[in-house]
Amino acid sequence: MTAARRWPGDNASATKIPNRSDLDRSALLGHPFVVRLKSYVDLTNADIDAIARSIERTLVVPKKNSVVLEGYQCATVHLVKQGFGIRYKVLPNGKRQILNVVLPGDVIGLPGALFNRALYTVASMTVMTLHTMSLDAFTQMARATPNVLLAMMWLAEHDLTMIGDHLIGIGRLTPLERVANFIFEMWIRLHSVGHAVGNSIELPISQHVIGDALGLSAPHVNRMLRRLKDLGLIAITQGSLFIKDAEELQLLGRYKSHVPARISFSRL
Amino acid sequence: MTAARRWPGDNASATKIPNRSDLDRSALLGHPFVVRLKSYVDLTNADIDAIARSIERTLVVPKKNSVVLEGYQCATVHLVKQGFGIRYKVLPNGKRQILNVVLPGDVIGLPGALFNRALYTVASMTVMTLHTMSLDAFTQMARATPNVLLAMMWLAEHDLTMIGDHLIGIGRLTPLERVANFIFEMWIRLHSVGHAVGNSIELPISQHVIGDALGLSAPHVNRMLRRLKDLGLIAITQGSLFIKDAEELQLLGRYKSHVPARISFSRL
DNA sequence: CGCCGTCTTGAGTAAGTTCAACACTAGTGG
DNA sequence: CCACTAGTGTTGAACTTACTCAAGACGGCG
Repeated sequence: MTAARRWPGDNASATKIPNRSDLDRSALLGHPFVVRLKSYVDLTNADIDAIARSIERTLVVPKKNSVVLEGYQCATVHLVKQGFGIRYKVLPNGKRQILNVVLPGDVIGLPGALFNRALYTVASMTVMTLHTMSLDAFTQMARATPNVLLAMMWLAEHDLTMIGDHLIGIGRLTPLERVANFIFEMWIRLHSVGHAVGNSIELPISQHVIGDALGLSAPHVNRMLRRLKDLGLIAITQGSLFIKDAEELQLLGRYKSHVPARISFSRL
Repeated sequence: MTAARRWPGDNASATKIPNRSDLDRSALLGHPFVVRLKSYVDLTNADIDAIARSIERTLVVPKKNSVVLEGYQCATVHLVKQGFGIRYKVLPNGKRQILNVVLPGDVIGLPGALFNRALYTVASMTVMTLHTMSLDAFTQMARATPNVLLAMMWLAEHDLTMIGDHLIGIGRLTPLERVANFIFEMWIRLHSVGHAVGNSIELPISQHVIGDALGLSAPHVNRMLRRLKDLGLIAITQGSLFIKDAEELQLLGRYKSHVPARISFSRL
């Protein structure tokens, strides 16, 4: 971890490409964000329309660019349509900790919108397609459609559990277990939004980044990956990762999936 | 960390003392939970009445008892009125990771209510006074008073940032910094709900517990505490902790407070 | 072709764990 | 009232582990 190094995303000269958005309900139906919300609560067509109306524009962020910068004003909420990102923070001593990997269906900028400046930096790892919504539009939608607000709160709680599990991993798992856990989680999450085929996933993420996510040094991540390969659990070819023994990998990584409970106002 | 050890809170034979609750608005005004929500959004009297109506009973939990058990059904939301608790998880290898310390004003059981079983165990460290609300009552209140729902989402995001900071600490801070950070955070949080006098706080928490929170061994926590004492930053006498040099402690612990932004529907 | 980012490997070192033993305190039951 | 127990705080020594630093290989891209 070299302190002088410039992190990916530090080049704030991101050229963002704003478009007038012209989304209708049908365009949103396959959106990973809507898919995810629908897995939490039952959304009506009116709810989805409300989301569509609140979206102001579509943003395409080049790879290795920052989406939101820690400490800067942030009154925009971004819904991730495509691409990989990371949410991280750089400490005074130059070390970086990645809080979580941002995948399609995630929301960027919500905590930053509620506090009045962003708490963490979010940077793209690949090209990302985002749909943006101003904080005002978000709040307005929240008032009009409590269903969506409830789903958003659900989503916040889900994020909480993911960060909680991440915390547990860093605090009390061995490096080998952490790496196994990380790979398995990526696999599950990519599957849940339809971005994984079978046992194979694409991980456009350097070992250095994995290290910063898991609190390990890059060389050590390398050694642990090699160990997983030697154990016959995974195979790596050309940037894509193949899971050879999912069951054993899950066991080793102590991965436990959380079963969502569907709640809705209509139940009352 | 001995695997065979029984954690505080494992004695599930908690004798809980149910009372018919009879709370009105005035009784809630000084409640740390309401104080906290009001720091996020403007609550009307009607909002507070709605909270009061939703509370079903008052629960007094003896010290070192479990409030919710991981894996068990959990359709109740608890608002902490008094006392200390911890939210943790025990791993298959017998190690324990504490996610956060539960203080007055916190909510217990929300993620557990949204997933259909509790994800983590919450145990009391001291005697705790809780106000309980069924999940149904909570959802009903949420629909009727979007103001409160918005505040609850705010609270969820706030928890998210606290766990995020905890994650950063464990991942990338040195043990000494972690302990300094922990003490400072406790001080700030206790102050914010009026449970700290000046630079002195009561920490009814063993070093073993601190270790499980910070991912350290108990002996090492001890060494780090001694180091902080030797540095003249803190003093410990009889279970209460005195902060001698807050500024230096904050700096060492890399503690950064988050300034809340007040948002409300009425702004629209 | 040369460059840069990433992957890979090795050796030395600093760091924190583990294990074990003892002091001290408070609570408990005889 | 006292002995006993359990939990906690404290310290030391040996050991393991992962980091740091450094150097080289590989591969894509200008």
